[in-house]
Amino acid sequence: MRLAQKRIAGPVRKAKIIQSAASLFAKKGFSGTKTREIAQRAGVSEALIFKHFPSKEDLYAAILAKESPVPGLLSKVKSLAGEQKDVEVFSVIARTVVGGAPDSDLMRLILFSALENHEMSDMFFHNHIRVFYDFLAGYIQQRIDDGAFQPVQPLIAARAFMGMLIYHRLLTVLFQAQLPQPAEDISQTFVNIMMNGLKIPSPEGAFRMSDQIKKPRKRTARKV
Amino acid sequence: MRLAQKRIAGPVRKAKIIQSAASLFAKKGFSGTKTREIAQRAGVSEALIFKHFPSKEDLYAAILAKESPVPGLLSKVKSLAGEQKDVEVFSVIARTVVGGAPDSDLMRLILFSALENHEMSDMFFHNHIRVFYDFLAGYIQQRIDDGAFQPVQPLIAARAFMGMLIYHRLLTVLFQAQLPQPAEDISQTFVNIMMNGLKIPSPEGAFRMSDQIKKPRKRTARKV
DNA sequence: ACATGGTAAGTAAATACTTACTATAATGGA
DNA sequence: TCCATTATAGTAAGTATTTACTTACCATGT
Repeated sequence: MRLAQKRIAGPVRKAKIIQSAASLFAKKGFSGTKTREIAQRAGVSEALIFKHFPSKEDLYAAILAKESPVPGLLSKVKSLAGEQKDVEVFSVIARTVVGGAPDSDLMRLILFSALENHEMSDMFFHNHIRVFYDFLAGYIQQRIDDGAFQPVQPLIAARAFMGMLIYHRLLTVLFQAQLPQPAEDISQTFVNIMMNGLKIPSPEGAFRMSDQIKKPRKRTARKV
Repeated sequence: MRLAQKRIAGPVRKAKIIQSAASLFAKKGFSGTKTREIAQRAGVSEALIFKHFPSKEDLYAAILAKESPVPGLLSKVKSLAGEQKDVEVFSVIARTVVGGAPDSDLMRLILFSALENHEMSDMFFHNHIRVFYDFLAGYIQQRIDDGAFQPVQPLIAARAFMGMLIYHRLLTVLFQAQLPQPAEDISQTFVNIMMNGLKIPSPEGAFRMSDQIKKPRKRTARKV
């Protein structure tokens, strides 16, 4: 029974196979995806897959190796960073992630490749997520030096912020745990907490919990 | 060649099979784990697995169904919550997660089961992580009502905090991305940021970014 | 003697990949 | 312009191995 509707140029067909395979690898992982399924999804015979790729493993590697450029976003964030617009810097990153980038399939591929211990998973993760992470740590360090941020470890702070965003995406992608609020409200709440924290400052103004946390000795009751 | 060294009581052998299977399912996922490997890890024949479990799928379900009680931790947190010790409430949760609970295998099982779309993955996730999440949201709401916390959406704030912690664990479990600081410092930095934010407050004291974020209209330069 | 724990050997189906062939489009000479 | 040849796209049928699971029997404890 005829599978491919019409003969297509080799590179076009290869791209279609890659697209079909990526979708299935994202959904089921490497081990859970069968080459018969990839062929069916691509609308070709199984044998044709092996005309284009030496093995299933090579097809998978080709997918992870694909560049997925940050679409001009890092340069925009860097521009805002140059102007020290703290809220905007964090907001642009928050809107991007909470708004759905990387997309669901890419999120799932990153996770599956890491869990399945694929040798390229570190590189894959770096290309898509850690690029913001590293930039943020540098920016936070600069703002601490400027006296605008309290003196925390920049890498920990960057991880805290990316953690809010990525965890939110994980809950929606893996557990369909959407929140009823619009994405804009959610991202702004994350930025607000990151900038200001939950606590309403006491009238002493600049009193900071970091001093209290660092010195866990007993304190006498304080009169206010 | 003899596999089992000695005949063992059925329930003990069953527990050994479960333990071996859990370890492999955490490492390789359901599809990536073969029943021959489980048998080898457990030191028995493949046939014996099917004396205890009707199918591989049933063995997997038995693993996900296992209760893993939060070891008295939630009650401790609730006690602190009763005394409105904000920093301690968040700190105990932070130390627990940053310090390594749930453990690596459990983290990986939660993720694999979600990615592989197992029907019990929601329940599994709830038993191990969402229990703190729901409690936190309630506590944050209460503290907002008390006037101690700024008025944010409690579920978003709870997700923000759990996100810091869980993301940190993900990076260490999946990418071996340990930070050089001790776990105690890391968890305290997370709590500090959650309570106080990054920004050093301006001299106006109670001026809050949440007002600024909500109204993104242009502002004239302000003299200070 | 019986109950229970355990396995070697096997089955049927699934799986990644190969082979030998067919179908179709492009090319170049007449 | 036509047609034979060549290049390339594509598949049916197959192979060797893997996989989850079964069967018929053996070994051991009560």
